[in-house]
Amino acid sequence: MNATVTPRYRQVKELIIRRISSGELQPRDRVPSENELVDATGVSRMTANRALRELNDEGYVERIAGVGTFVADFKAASHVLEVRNIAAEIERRGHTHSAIVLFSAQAPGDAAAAAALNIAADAPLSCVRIVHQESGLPIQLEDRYVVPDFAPDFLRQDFRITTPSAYLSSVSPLQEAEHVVRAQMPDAFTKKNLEMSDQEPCLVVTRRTWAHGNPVSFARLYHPGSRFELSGHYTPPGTKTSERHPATGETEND
Amino acid sequence: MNATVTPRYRQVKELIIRRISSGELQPRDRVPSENELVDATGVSRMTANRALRELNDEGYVERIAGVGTFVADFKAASHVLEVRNIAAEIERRGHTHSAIVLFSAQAPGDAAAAAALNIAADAPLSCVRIVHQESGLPIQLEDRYVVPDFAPDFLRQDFRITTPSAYLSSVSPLQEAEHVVRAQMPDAFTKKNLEMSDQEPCLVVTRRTWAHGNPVSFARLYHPGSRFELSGHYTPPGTKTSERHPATGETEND
DNA sequence: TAGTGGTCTAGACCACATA
DNA sequence: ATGTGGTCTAGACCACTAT
Repeated sequence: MNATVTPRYRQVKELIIRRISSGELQPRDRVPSENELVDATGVSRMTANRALRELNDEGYVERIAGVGTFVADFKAASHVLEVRNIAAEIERRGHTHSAIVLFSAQAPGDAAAAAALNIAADAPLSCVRIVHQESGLPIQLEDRYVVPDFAPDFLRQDFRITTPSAYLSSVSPLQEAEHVVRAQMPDAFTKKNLEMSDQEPCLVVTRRTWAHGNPVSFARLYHPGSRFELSGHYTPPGTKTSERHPATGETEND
Repeated sequence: MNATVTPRYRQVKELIIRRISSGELQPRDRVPSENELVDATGVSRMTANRALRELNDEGYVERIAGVGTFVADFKAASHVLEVRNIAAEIERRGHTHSAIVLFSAQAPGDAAAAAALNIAADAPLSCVRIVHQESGLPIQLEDRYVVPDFAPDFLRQDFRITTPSAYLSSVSPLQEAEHVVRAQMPDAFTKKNLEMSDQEPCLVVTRRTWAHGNPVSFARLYHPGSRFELSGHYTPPGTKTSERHPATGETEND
Protein backbone atom coordinates (compact mmCIF):
# COMPACT_ATOMS: atom_id res chain seq x y z
CA MET A 1 0.00 0.00 0.00
CA ASN A 2 1.77 3.08 -1.18
CA ALA A 3 -0.03 5.71 0.85
CA THR A 4 1.22 8.74 -1.02
CA VAL A 5 -0.82 11.88 -0.55
CA THR A 6 -4.12 12.01 -2.36
CA PRO A 7 -3.82 14.33 -5.37
CA ARG A 8 -5.48 17.66 -4.83
CA TYR A 9 -7.83 17.36 -7.80
CA ARG A 10 -9.04 14.13 -6.27
CA GLN A 11 -9.55 15.74 -2.89
CA VAL A 12 -11.67 18.38 -4.55
CA LYS A 13 -13.69 15.72 -6.38
CA GLU A 14 -14.35 13.83 -3.18
CA LEU A 15 -15.36 17.04 -1.47
CA ILE A 16 -18.06 17.60 -4.08
CA ILE A 17 -19.16 13.96 -4.11
CA ARG A 18 -19.56 14.03 -0.33
CA ARG A 19 -21.79 17.09 -0.58
CA ILE A 20 -23.92 15.35 -3.18
CA SER A 21 -24.10 12.06 -1.33
CA SER A 22 -25.04 13.72 1.93
CA GLY A 23 -27.87 15.54 0.23
CA GLU A 24 -26.41 18.94 0.94
CA LEU A 25 -26.30 19.41 -2.81
CA GLN A 26 -29.47 18.29 -4.55
CA PRO A 27 -29.94 17.54 -8.25
CA ARG A 28 -30.02 20.78 -10.25
CA ASP A 29 -28.25 22.64 -7.45
CA ARG A 30 -25.35 24.83 -8.40
CA VAL A 31 -21.92 23.44 -7.63
CA PRO A 32 -19.14 25.87 -6.65
CA SER A 33 -17.50 27.35 -9.72
CA GLU A 34 -13.87 26.84 -10.55
CA ASN A 35 -12.92 30.22 -9.14
CA GLU A 36 -14.91 29.59 -5.97
CA LEU A 37 -13.08 26.32 -5.52
CA VAL A 38 -9.79 28.13 -6.06
CA ASP A 39 -10.67 30.54 -3.25
CA ALA A 40 -12.13 27.86 -0.98
CA THR A 41 -9.48 25.18 -1.32
CA GLY A 42 -6.37 27.03 -2.43
CA VAL A 43 -5.81 24.93 -5.53
CA SER A 44 -5.06 26.51 -8.87
CA ARG A 45 -7.82 26.97 -11.38
CA MET A 46 -6.47 24.18 -13.60
CA THR A 47 -6.74 21.77 -10.71
CA ALA A 48 -10.28 22.85 -9.92
CA ASN A 49 -11.06 22.54 -13.60
CA ARG A 50 -9.79 18.99 -13.73
CA ALA A 51 -11.85 18.02 -10.70
CA LEU A 52 -15.07 19.43 -12.14
CA ARG A 53 -14.33 18.15 -15.62
CA GLU A 54 -13.86 14.62 -14.36
CA LEU A 55 -17.03 14.83 -12.28
CA ASN A 56 -18.75 15.90 -15.47
CA ASP A 57 -17.29 12.98 -17.43
CA GLU A 58 -18.38 10.61 -14.69
CA GLY A 59 -21.92 11.96 -14.77
CA TYR A 60 -22.02 13.50 -11.32
CA VAL A 61 -22.45 17.04 -12.54
CA GLU A 62 -23.35 18.87 -15.69
CA ARG A 63 -21.39 21.87 -16.87
CA ILE A 64 -22.67 24.68 -19.05
CA ALA A 65 -20.11 27.13 -20.38
CA GLY A 66 -20.95 30.65 -19.38
CA VAL A 67 -23.50 29.50 -16.84
CA GLY A 68 -22.13 27.16 -14.24
CA THR A 69 -21.83 23.63 -12.92
CA PHE A 70 -24.87 21.80 -11.57
CA VAL A 71 -25.57 18.52 -9.85
CA ALA A 72 -26.83 16.07 -12.46
CA ASP A 73 -30.51 15.27 -12.07
CA PHE A 74 -32.04 11.85 -11.64
CA LYS A 75 -31.88 10.94 -15.26
CA ALA A 76 -28.20 11.60 -15.42
CA ALA A 77 -27.59 10.04 -12.05
CA SER A 78 -29.16 6.76 -13.09
CA HIS A 79 -26.99 6.85 -16.17
CA VAL A 80 -23.99 6.89 -13.93
CA LEU A 81 -25.23 3.89 -12.09
CA GLU A 82 -26.35 2.10 -15.22
CA VAL A 83 -29.35 1.06 -13.26
CA ARG A 84 -32.59 2.24 -14.66
CA ASN A 85 -35.92 2.71 -13.07
CA ILE A 86 -38.73 0.70 -14.57
CA ALA A 87 -41.23 3.48 -13.97
CA ALA A 88 -39.03 6.04 -15.71
CA GLU A 89 -38.56 3.68 -18.64
CA ILE A 90 -42.27 3.16 -19.03
CA GLU A 91 -42.96 6.85 -18.91
CA ARG A 92 -40.22 7.50 -21.42
CA ARG A 93 -42.13 5.28 -23.79
CA GLY A 94 -45.23 7.38 -23.27
CA HIS A 95 -47.07 4.77 -21.24
CA THR A 96 -48.33 4.88 -17.68
CA HIS A 97 -46.72 2.99 -14.86
CA SER A 98 -48.71 1.41 -12.07
CA ALA A 99 -47.72 -1.04 -9.40
CA ILE A 100 -49.39 -3.62 -7.21
CA VAL A 101 -47.74 -4.46 -3.90
CA LEU A 102 -48.19 -8.17 -3.28
CA PHE A 103 -46.09 -8.41 -0.17
CA SER A 104 -44.25 -6.05 2.13
CA ALA A 105 -42.73 -7.10 5.43
CA GLN A 106 -39.65 -7.48 7.53
CA ALA A 107 -38.71 -11.14 7.35
CA PRO A 108 -35.78 -13.45 6.68
CA GLY A 109 -35.07 -13.68 2.97
CA ASP A 110 -34.40 -16.91 1.13
CA ALA A 111 -30.98 -18.52 1.15
CA ALA A 112 -29.85 -16.89 -2.10
CA ALA A 113 -30.80 -13.42 -0.93
CA ALA A 114 -29.03 -13.85 2.40
CA ALA A 115 -25.91 -15.13 0.67
CA ALA A 116 -25.96 -12.32 -1.87
CA LEU A 117 -26.24 -9.74 0.88
CA ASN A 118 -23.58 -11.41 2.96
CA ILE A 119 -25.72 -11.86 6.07
CA ALA A 120 -26.94 -14.74 8.21
CA ALA A 121 -29.70 -16.84 6.67
CA ASP A 122 -32.15 -16.00 9.47
CA ALA A 123 -31.38 -12.29 9.67
CA PRO A 124 -34.38 -10.09 8.97
CA LEU A 125 -34.57 -8.25 5.65
CA SER A 126 -36.96 -5.71 4.27
CA CYS A 127 -38.80 -7.73 1.64
CA VAL A 128 -41.24 -6.55 -0.98
CA ARG A 129 -42.87 -8.17 -3.95
CA ILE A 130 -44.33 -5.87 -6.54
CA VAL A 131 -45.93 -6.24 -9.94
CA HIS A 132 -45.14 -3.33 -12.26
CA GLN A 133 -47.57 -2.64 -15.05
CA GLU A 134 -47.15 -0.75 -18.28
CA SER A 135 -50.49 0.75 -19.24
CA GLY A 136 -52.22 -1.93 -17.21
CA LEU A 137 -50.26 -4.90 -18.56
CA PRO A 138 -47.85 -6.58 -16.13
CA ILE A 139 -44.29 -6.23 -17.30
CA GLN A 140 -42.13 -6.91 -14.25
CA LEU A 141 -42.41 -8.92 -11.07
CA GLU A 142 -39.96 -7.48 -8.59
CA ASP A 143 -38.75 -9.56 -5.71
CA ARG A 144 -36.57 -7.33 -3.60
CA TYR A 145 -34.58 -7.66 -0.39
CA VAL A 146 -32.98 -4.72 1.36
CA VAL A 147 -30.62 -4.64 4.32
CA PRO A 148 -32.74 -2.89 6.99
CA ASP A 149 -29.92 -0.79 8.43
CA PHE A 150 -29.25 0.74 5.04
CA ALA A 151 -32.77 2.08 4.59
CA PRO A 152 -34.73 1.88 7.86
CA ASP A 153 -37.79 3.57 6.36
CA PHE A 154 -37.84 1.40 3.27
CA LEU A 155 -41.03 -0.48 4.07
CA ARG A 156 -42.87 2.74 4.91
CA GLN A 157 -42.71 3.88 1.28
CA ASP A 158 -45.72 3.76 -0.99
CA PHE A 159 -44.34 1.57 -3.72
CA ARG A 160 -47.29 2.34 -5.96
CA ILE A 161 -45.73 5.77 -6.36
CA THR A 162 -42.03 5.36 -5.66
CA THR A 163 -40.26 2.30 -7.00
CA PRO A 164 -37.88 0.54 -4.64
CA SER A 165 -35.03 1.36 -7.00
CA ALA A 166 -35.86 5.06 -6.99
CA TYR A 167 -36.19 5.16 -3.21
CA LEU A 168 -32.91 3.36 -2.66
CA SER A 169 -31.12 5.79 -4.97
CA SER A 170 -32.51 8.66 -2.96
CA VAL A 171 -31.31 7.18 0.32
CA SER A 172 -27.74 6.92 -0.83
CA PRO A 173 -26.02 7.00 -4.19
CA LEU A 174 -25.33 3.43 -5.17
CA GLN A 175 -21.68 2.78 -5.70
CA GLU A 176 -21.67 -0.54 -7.41
CA ALA A 177 -24.08 -2.74 -9.28
CA GLU A 178 -23.92 -6.30 -10.48
CA HIS A 179 -26.48 -8.09 -12.51
CA VAL A 180 -27.06 -11.39 -14.18
CA VAL A 181 -29.50 -11.96 -17.02
CA ARG A 182 -31.07 -15.35 -17.65
CA ALA A 183 -33.85 -16.94 -19.65
CA GLN A 184 -35.99 -19.41 -17.76
CA MET A 185 -39.51 -20.73 -17.59
CA PRO A 186 -41.69 -19.08 -14.94
CA ASP A 187 -43.13 -20.93 -11.98
CA ALA A 188 -46.90 -20.94 -11.61
CA PHE A 189 -46.94 -17.91 -9.31
CA THR A 190 -44.84 -15.77 -11.63
CA LYS A 191 -46.71 -16.90 -14.70
CA LYS A 192 -50.03 -15.98 -13.15
CA ASN A 193 -48.97 -12.59 -11.85
CA LEU A 194 -47.37 -11.59 -15.13
CA GLU A 195 -50.36 -12.92 -17.08
CA MET A 196 -48.09 -14.98 -19.22
CA SER A 197 -49.21 -17.48 -21.82
CA ASP A 198 -48.18 -21.11 -21.93
CA GLN A 199 -44.78 -21.78 -23.43
CA GLU A 200 -43.68 -18.23 -22.73
CA PRO A 201 -40.29 -17.85 -21.06
CA CYS A 202 -39.16 -15.23 -18.58
CA LEU A 203 -36.30 -12.83 -18.93
CA VAL A 204 -34.89 -12.76 -15.41
CA VAL A 205 -32.54 -10.07 -14.18
CA THR A 206 -30.85 -10.62 -10.84
CA ARG A 207 -29.41 -7.43 -9.53
CA ARG A 208 -27.26 -6.62 -6.55
CA THR A 209 -26.27 -3.11 -5.54
CA TRP A 210 -23.63 -1.82 -3.19
CA ALA A 211 -23.29 1.26 -1.05
CA HIS A 212 -20.33 2.13 1.14
CA GLY A 213 -18.63 -1.03 -0.10
CA ASN A 214 -21.29 -3.40 1.18
CA PRO A 215 -24.09 -5.12 -0.70
CA VAL A 216 -27.31 -3.49 0.44
CA SER A 217 -29.96 -4.71 -1.94
CA PHE A 218 -30.76 -7.82 -3.90
CA ALA A 219 -33.52 -8.10 -6.46
CA ARG A 220 -34.94 -10.63 -8.86
CA LEU A 221 -36.80 -9.05 -11.72
CA TYR A 222 -39.00 -11.34 -13.81
CA HIS A 223 -40.26 -10.16 -17.18
CA PRO A 224 -42.55 -11.82 -19.70
CA GLY A 225 -40.39 -12.81 -22.67
CA SER A 226 -42.96 -11.67 -25.20
CA ARG A 227 -43.31 -8.19 -23.80
CA PHE A 228 -39.87 -7.23 -22.60
CA GLU A 229 -36.35 -6.91 -23.87
CA LEU A 230 -33.17 -5.28 -22.73
CA SER A 231 -31.28 -3.10 -25.11
CA GLY A 232 -28.03 -1.27 -24.96
CA HIS A 233 -26.14 1.02 -27.24
CA TYR A 234 -22.48 1.68 -26.84
CA THR A 235 -20.40 4.39 -28.39
CA PRO A 236 -16.79 4.94 -27.43
CA PRO A 237 -16.16 8.36 -25.94
CA GLY A 238 -15.49 10.94 -28.57
CA THR A 239 -17.62 9.35 -31.29
CA LYS A 240 -20.65 10.84 -32.89
CA THR A 241 -23.66 8.62 -32.31
CA SER A 242 -25.45 7.27 -35.34
CA GLU A 243 -29.20 7.30 -35.69
CA ARG A 244 -30.96 6.03 -32.66
CA HIS A 245 -32.63 2.66 -32.48
CA PRO A 246 -36.31 2.38 -31.68
CA ALA A 247 -36.17 1.29 -28.07
CA THR A 248 -38.81 -1.28 -27.36
CA GLY A 249 -37.75 -2.27 -23.88
CA GLU A 250 -35.93 -1.05 -20.89
CA THR A 251 -32.47 0.10 -21.69
CA GLU A 252 -30.06 -1.91 -19.73
CA ASN A 253 -26.53 -0.67 -19.58
CA ASP A 254 -23.36 -2.09 -18.16
CA MET B 1 -23.11 24.04 -36.22
CA ASN B 2 -20.51 26.14 -34.52
CA ALA B 3 -17.39 25.03 -36.34
CA THR B 4 -14.84 26.46 -33.93
CA VAL B 5 -11.36 25.06 -34.22
CA THR B 6 -10.89 21.60 -32.83
CA PRO B 7 -9.05 21.80 -29.50
CA ARG B 8 -5.43 20.81 -29.75
CA TYR B 9 -5.67 18.02 -27.17
CA ARG B 10 -8.43 16.54 -29.30
CA GLN B 11 -6.33 16.80 -32.46
CA VAL B 12 -3.57 14.91 -30.69
CA LYS B 13 -6.05 12.25 -29.54
CA GLU B 14 -7.37 11.79 -33.05
CA LEU B 15 -3.84 11.56 -34.37
CA ILE B 16 -3.13 8.63 -32.07
CA ILE B 17 -6.48 6.97 -32.71
CA ARG B 18 -5.87 7.15 -36.45
CA ARG B 19 -2.53 5.43 -36.03
CA ILE B 20 -4.15 2.69 -34.00
CA SER B 21 -7.13 2.25 -36.32
CA SER B 22 -4.94 2.09 -39.40
CA GLY B 23 -2.86 -0.65 -37.85
CA GLU B 24 0.29 1.46 -37.85
CA LEU B 25 0.28 1.08 -34.08
CA GLN B 26 -0.43 -2.47 -32.95
CA PRO B 27 -1.53 -3.61 -29.51
CA ARG B 28 1.38 -3.45 -27.05
CA ASP B 29 3.22 -0.99 -29.30
CA ARG B 30 4.70 2.04 -27.67
CA VAL B 31 2.81 5.28 -28.19
CA PRO B 32 4.80 8.52 -28.45
CA SER B 33 5.56 9.89 -25.01
CA GLU B 34 4.31 13.24 -23.81
CA ASN B 35 7.62 14.92 -24.57
CA GLU B 36 7.77 13.36 -28.03
CA LEU B 37 4.29 14.68 -28.73
CA VAL B 38 5.40 18.09 -27.52
CA ASP B 39 8.26 18.06 -30.03
CA ALA B 40 6.20 16.54 -32.83
CA THR B 41 3.07 18.64 -32.57
CA GLY B 42 4.18 21.79 -30.81
CA VAL B 43 1.64 21.54 -28.03
CA SER B 44 2.61 22.03 -24.42
CA ARG B 45 3.23 19.03 -22.23
CA MET B 46 0.00 19.60 -20.29
CA THR B 47 -1.92 19.36 -23.53
CA ALA B 48 -0.13 16.19 -24.60
CA ASN B 49 -0.76 14.84 -21.12
CA ARG B 50 -4.46 15.50 -21.36
CA ALA B 51 -4.67 13.77 -24.73
CA LEU B 52 -2.89 10.64 -23.52
CA ARG B 53 -4.71 10.65 -20.18
CA GLU B 54 -8.08 10.71 -21.89
CA LEU B 55 -7.04 7.98 -24.30
CA ASN B 56 -6.08 5.99 -21.22
CA ASP B 57 -9.43 6.65 -19.56
CA GLU B 58 -11.20 5.60 -22.73
CA GLY B 59 -9.27 2.37 -22.92
CA TYR B 60 -7.32 3.02 -26.09
CA VAL B 61 -3.94 2.99 -24.40
CA GLU B 62 -2.38 1.93 -21.15
CA ARG B 63 0.03 4.14 -19.30
CA ILE B 64 2.72 3.02 -16.89
CA ALA B 65 4.47 5.69 -14.90
CA GLY B 66 8.17 5.63 -15.48
CA VAL B 67 7.84 3.31 -18.45
CA GLY B 68 5.64 4.69 -21.18
CA THR B 69 2.32 4.59 -22.97
CA PHE B 70 1.26 1.55 -24.95
CA VAL B 71 -1.60 0.58 -27.22
CA ALA B 72 -4.10 -1.45 -25.21
CA ASP B 73 -4.09 -5.11 -26.17
CA PHE B 74 -7.02 -7.16 -27.34
CA LYS B 75 -8.39 -7.74 -23.88
CA ALA B 76 -8.45 -4.05 -23.19
CA ALA B 77 -9.65 -3.23 -26.69
CA SER B 78 -12.67 -5.48 -26.34
CA HIS B 79 -13.33 -3.85 -23.02
CA VAL B 80 -13.57 -0.57 -24.80
CA LEU B 81 -16.09 -1.98 -27.19
CA GLU B 82 -17.83 -3.93 -24.49
CA VAL B 83 -18.23 -6.70 -26.98
CA ARG B 84 -16.73 -9.93 -25.88
CA ASN B 85 -15.58 -12.91 -27.78
CA ILE B 86 -17.30 -16.17 -26.92
CA ALA B 87 -14.10 -18.16 -27.43
CA ALA B 88 -12.16 -15.89 -25.09
CA GLU B 89 -14.91 -16.16 -22.48
CA ILE B 90 -14.89 -19.92 -22.62
CA GLU B 91 -11.13 -20.08 -22.30
CA ARG B 92 -11.24 -17.65 -19.43
CA ARG B 93 -13.40 -20.18 -17.63
CA GLY B 94 -10.78 -22.83 -18.21
CA HIS B 95 -12.80 -24.72 -20.81
CA THR B 96 -12.06 -25.44 -24.42
CA HIS B 97 -13.83 -23.73 -27.28
CA SER B 98 -14.74 -25.53 -30.47
CA ALA B 99 -16.99 -24.53 -33.33
CA ILE B 100 -18.99 -26.24 -36.04
CA VAL B 101 -19.67 -24.27 -39.20
CA LEU B 102 -23.16 -25.16 -40.40
CA PHE B 103 -23.35 -22.67 -43.23
CA SER B 104 -21.06 -20.22 -44.94
CA ALA B 105 -21.91 -18.43 -48.16
CA GLN B 106 -22.52 -15.16 -49.88
CA ALA B 107 -26.28 -14.77 -50.13
CA PRO B 108 -29.08 -12.32 -49.41
CA GLY B 109 -29.88 -12.21 -45.72
CA ASP B 110 -33.36 -12.25 -44.29
CA ALA B 111 -35.46 -9.11 -44.12
CA ALA B 112 -34.45 -8.24 -40.57
CA ALA B 113 -30.76 -8.51 -41.34
CA ALA B 114 -31.05 -6.37 -44.46
CA ALA B 115 -33.01 -3.74 -42.57
CA ALA B 116 -30.56 -3.73 -39.68
CA LEU B 117 -27.65 -3.25 -42.06
CA ASN B 118 -29.47 -0.61 -44.03
CA ILE B 119 -29.19 -2.34 -47.40
CA ALA B 120 -31.58 -3.64 -50.04
CA ALA B 121 -33.40 -6.85 -49.18
CA ASP B 122 -31.83 -8.75 -52.08
CA ALA B 123 -28.29 -7.43 -51.68
CA PRO B 124 -25.75 -10.15 -51.03
CA LEU B 125 -24.31 -10.55 -47.55
CA SER B 126 -21.61 -12.72 -46.11
CA CYS B 127 -23.61 -15.18 -44.03
CA VAL B 128 -22.37 -17.76 -41.59
CA ARG B 129 -24.08 -20.01 -39.09
CA ILE B 130 -21.91 -21.49 -36.40
CA VAL B 131 -22.42 -23.58 -33.29
CA HIS B 132 -19.98 -22.72 -30.52
CA GLN B 133 -19.25 -25.39 -27.97
CA GLU B 134 -17.84 -25.15 -24.48
CA SER B 135 -15.95 -28.35 -23.74
CA GLY B 136 -18.05 -30.14 -26.32
CA LEU B 137 -21.44 -28.83 -25.17
CA PRO B 138 -23.18 -26.38 -27.50
CA ILE B 139 -23.55 -23.00 -25.87
CA GLN B 140 -24.19 -20.57 -28.70
CA LEU B 141 -25.73 -20.67 -32.14
CA GLU B 142 -24.41 -17.72 -34.08
CA ASP B 143 -26.29 -16.43 -37.07
CA ARG B 144 -24.20 -13.68 -38.57
CA TYR B 145 -24.44 -11.33 -41.52
CA VAL B 146 -21.61 -9.09 -42.63
CA VAL B 147 -21.54 -6.35 -45.24
CA PRO B 148 -19.18 -7.81 -47.90
CA ASP B 149 -17.39 -4.55 -48.67
CA PHE B 150 -16.42 -4.14 -45.05
CA ALA B 151 -14.59 -7.46 -44.85
CA PRO B 152 -14.07 -8.96 -48.32
CA ASP B 153 -12.12 -11.92 -46.97
CA PHE B 154 -14.61 -12.71 -44.25
CA LEU B 155 -15.84 -15.99 -45.70
CA ARG B 156 -12.31 -17.23 -46.28
CA GLN B 157 -11.64 -17.43 -42.53
CA ASP B 158 -11.56 -20.71 -40.69
CA PHE B 159 -14.25 -20.06 -38.14
CA ARG B 160 -13.30 -23.17 -36.18
CA ILE B 161 -10.23 -21.20 -35.13
CA THR B 162 -11.13 -17.53 -35.41
CA THR B 163 -14.58 -16.42 -34.31
CA PRO B 164 -16.40 -14.00 -36.60
CA SER B 165 -16.33 -11.43 -33.82
CA ALA B 166 -12.56 -11.71 -33.41
CA TYR B 167 -11.95 -11.48 -37.15
CA LEU B 168 -14.17 -8.44 -37.55
CA SER B 169 -12.36 -6.66 -34.72
CA SER B 170 -9.07 -7.34 -36.47
CA VAL B 171 -10.32 -5.91 -39.75
CA SER B 172 -11.27 -2.62 -38.21
CA PRO B 173 -11.87 -1.38 -34.70
CA LEU B 174 -15.59 -1.35 -34.12
CA GLN B 175 -16.87 2.06 -33.25
CA GLU B 176 -20.35 1.37 -32.08
CA ALA B 177 -22.35 -1.57 -30.84
CA GLU B 178 -26.00 -2.10 -30.14
CA HIS B 179 -27.60 -5.15 -28.68
CA VAL B 180 -30.94 -6.42 -27.59
CA VAL B 181 -31.47 -9.28 -25.16
CA ARG B 182 -34.64 -11.39 -25.21
CA ALA B 183 -35.98 -14.61 -23.80
CA GLN B 184 -37.85 -16.79 -26.27
CA MET B 185 -38.57 -20.40 -27.03
CA PRO B 186 -36.28 -21.94 -29.67
CA ASP B 187 -37.49 -23.18 -33.01
CA ALA B 188 -36.86 -26.83 -33.83
CA PHE B 189 -33.62 -26.13 -35.67
CA THR B 190 -32.14 -24.11 -32.85
CA LYS B 191 -33.30 -26.51 -30.20
CA LYS B 192 -31.70 -29.43 -31.99
CA ASN B 193 -28.38 -27.70 -32.68
CA LEU B 194 -28.05 -26.47 -29.12
CA GLU B 195 -29.11 -29.88 -27.74
CA MET B 196 -31.77 -28.24 -25.64
CA SER B 197 -34.34 -30.05 -23.58
CA ASP B 198 -38.09 -29.56 -23.86
CA GLN B 199 -39.46 -26.53 -22.08
CA GLU B 200 -36.07 -24.85 -22.14
CA PRO B 201 -36.04 -21.24 -23.32
CA CYS B 202 -33.34 -19.42 -25.26
CA LEU B 203 -31.48 -16.32 -24.24
CA VAL B 204 -31.21 -14.45 -27.52
CA VAL B 205 -28.79 -11.59 -28.05
CA THR B 206 -29.19 -9.56 -31.22
CA ARG B 207 -26.14 -7.49 -31.88
CA ARG B 208 -25.32 -4.86 -34.45
CA THR B 209 -21.92 -3.25 -34.82
CA TRP B 210 -20.79 -0.16 -36.64
CA ALA B 211 -17.57 0.92 -38.27
CA HIS B 212 -16.92 4.24 -39.95
CA GLY B 213 -20.43 5.30 -38.95
CA ASN B 214 -22.18 2.53 -40.86
CA PRO B 215 -23.65 -0.72 -39.59
CA VAL B 216 -21.40 -3.49 -40.87
CA SER B 217 -22.47 -6.60 -39.02
CA PHE B 218 -25.63 -8.09 -37.63
CA ALA B 219 -25.78 -11.20 -35.48
CA ARG B 220 -28.32 -13.28 -33.66
CA LEU B 221 -26.82 -15.28 -30.84
CA TYR B 222 -28.97 -18.05 -29.38
CA HIS B 223 -28.02 -19.59 -26.06
CA PRO B 224 -29.59 -22.42 -24.09
CA GLY B 225 -31.26 -20.87 -21.04
CA SER B 226 -30.05 -23.57 -18.72
CA ARG B 227 -26.40 -23.24 -19.64
CA PHE B 228 -25.87 -19.55 -20.28
CA GLU B 229 -26.25 -16.23 -18.55
CA LEU B 230 -25.01 -12.73 -19.06
CA SER B 231 -23.47 -10.89 -16.20
CA GLY B 232 -22.19 -7.41 -15.70
CA HIS B 233 -20.52 -5.54 -12.93
CA TYR B 234 -20.45 -1.81 -12.77
CA THR B 235 -18.31 0.44 -10.66
CA PRO B 236 -18.32 4.19 -11.06
CA PRO B 237 -14.94 5.61 -11.98
CA GLY B 238 -12.84 6.25 -8.94
CA THR B 239 -14.29 3.49 -6.77
CA LYS B 240 -12.49 0.51 -5.38
CA THR B 241 -14.07 -2.70 -6.61
CA SER B 242 -15.44 -5.08 -4.03
CA GLU B 243 -14.83 -8.79 -4.12
CA ARG B 244 -15.44 -10.30 -7.48
CA HIS B 245 -18.44 -12.43 -8.28
CA PRO B 246 -18.01 -15.96 -9.56
CA ALA B 247 -18.75 -15.50 -13.24
CA THR B 248 -20.74 -18.38 -14.58
CA GLY B 249 -21.46 -17.01 -18.00
CA GLU B 250 -20.20 -14.65 -20.57
CA THR B 251 -19.80 -11.20 -19.26
CA GLU B 252 -21.94 -8.93 -21.25
CA ASN B 253 -21.26 -5.30 -20.96
CA ASP B 254 -22.98 -2.72 -22.93
C1' DT C 1 -19.50 44.28 -17.37
C1' DA C 2 -18.63 40.43 -14.71
C1' DG C 3 -18.81 35.62 -14.26
C1' DT C 4 -18.65 31.08 -16.29
C1' DG C 5 -16.47 27.19 -18.39
C1' DG C 6 -12.86 25.68 -22.29
C1' DT C 7 -8.47 25.71 -23.47
C1' DC C 8 -3.47 26.47 -23.51
C1' DT C 9 1.22 27.47 -22.00
C1' DA C 10 5.89 27.18 -19.86
C1' DG C 11 7.60 26.17 -16.41
C1' DA C 12 8.08 23.09 -12.02
C1' DC C 13 8.67 19.06 -8.54
C1' DC C 14 7.92 14.32 -7.71
C1' DA C 15 8.17 9.00 -7.77
C1' DC C 16 9.41 5.60 -10.46
C1' DA C 17 11.76 2.63 -14.39
C1' DT C 18 15.57 1.60 -17.08
C1' DA C 19 20.15 1.37 -18.07
C1' DA D 1 21.60 9.80 -15.34
C1' DT D 2 17.83 9.99 -18.24
C1' DG D 3 13.23 9.41 -19.45
C1' DT D 4 8.60 8.39 -18.10
C1' DG D 5 4.10 9.59 -16.40
C1' DG D 6 1.53 12.30 -12.33
C1' DT D 7 0.64 16.44 -10.64
C1' DC D 8 0.48 21.42 -9.85
C1' DT D 9 0.79 26.37 -10.61
C1' DA D 10 -0.06 31.21 -12.17
C1' DG D 11 -0.94 33.22 -15.51
C1' DA D 12 -3.47 33.87 -20.21
C1' DC D 13 -7.07 34.29 -24.15
C1' DC D 14 -11.45 32.90 -25.77
C1' DA D 15 -16.69 32.31 -26.35
C1' DC D 16 -20.51 32.43 -24.06
C1' DT D 17 -24.27 34.04 -20.66
C1' DA D 18 -26.37 37.00 -17.61
C1' DT D 19 -27.26 41.56 -15.75
